[in-house]
Amino acid sequence: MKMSSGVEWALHSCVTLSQVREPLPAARLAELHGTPPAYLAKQLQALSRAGIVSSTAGSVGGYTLTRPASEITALSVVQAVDGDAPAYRCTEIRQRGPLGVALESCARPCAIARAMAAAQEAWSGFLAQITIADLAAGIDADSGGTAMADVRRWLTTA
Amino acid sequence: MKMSSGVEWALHSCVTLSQVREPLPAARLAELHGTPPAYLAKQLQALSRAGIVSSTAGSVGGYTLTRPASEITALSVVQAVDGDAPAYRCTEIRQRGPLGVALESCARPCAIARAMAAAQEAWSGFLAQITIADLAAGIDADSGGTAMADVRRWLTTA
DNA sequence: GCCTCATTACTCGGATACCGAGTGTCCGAGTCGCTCCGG
DNA sequence: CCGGAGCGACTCGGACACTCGGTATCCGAGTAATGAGGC
Repeated sequence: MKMSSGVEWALHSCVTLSQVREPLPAARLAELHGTPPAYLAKQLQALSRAGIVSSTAGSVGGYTLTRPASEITALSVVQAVDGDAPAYRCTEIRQRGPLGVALESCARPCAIARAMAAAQEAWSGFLAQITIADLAAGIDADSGGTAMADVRRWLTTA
Repeated sequence: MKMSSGVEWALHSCVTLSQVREPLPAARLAELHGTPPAYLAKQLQALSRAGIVSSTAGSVGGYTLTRPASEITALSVVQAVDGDAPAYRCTEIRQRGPLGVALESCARPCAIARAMAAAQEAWSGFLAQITIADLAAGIDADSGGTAMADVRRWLTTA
């Protein structure tokens, strides 16, 4: 089970975007995070399609959060980049083989699929309670309260 | 985020193995589940390496559970087949770019990695409380109490 | 002085190569059961 | 009749191709700021 590496960049980018009000170009975000600009842009496009960020074209365009950071959950960002399909996909092997049960007898998912779905629910439920604002606060606290201020300064000056 | 499709076969195979005491060849399990025999064998080898099943060579050989089904968690099966690496891999992008923090300042994982790790913990903790015996009981209950008996009958006669 | 418009530079967005992991398969090494032979 | 050795068939295990999604990149379409020109 492997998550797309773009998820990490998307989360960090959302945290960064939460620190400024003006639009930020993808190239600027890539420079700050030291990531390939073109590929980071791909992730930002996914966030745009999901309605998490809005894009502005033109001279001083870029990406902006559509909502306050406290209203954007980590789950929505992960699902926007990595897809919302569950990790475990039941292929209904209970219907195959010599003892396969008939389709009409499969009113609800089999017990294994139910268990895996419940585990996924525990995972997504946890991420749904974490917001971008929480993550930003956590990063700031780790740095002693200087990280977010440094980011704001760098974004506005450089 | 996508899990290996072999996980489903491995879980079903463990449930099936829990119904008999004698060794079951991979080919028999593949026939019962309608899966490619060679590929299912690959998953069973992974279970063998993890110590979940024991393999017996020779004429009436096959695979057997090493422990009672009630002592085998779904998590261990999933990790045996799919690997125990966490889905989210922090590449420490906080150390990169113009505002990268020094390595010695990174005593503990960054807030984002901590959140993702905690979510994974919720997921694995859930699966750790589910055993193969629970799954077998669930499948049996769905069928009205006939499924496991049918499996035992088919395995011993055919 | 102010409005309008063409220019220009900058942005996003989708379409396009490349690569590694997962998927699927095969054949060889090893082992157990069976049979035959000798005592 | 019993024990042991040889044989055969069956099993697992790792090594070998193939495909698809993820990774990385580029260039074209579109847009907003900007400056010049005219009223």
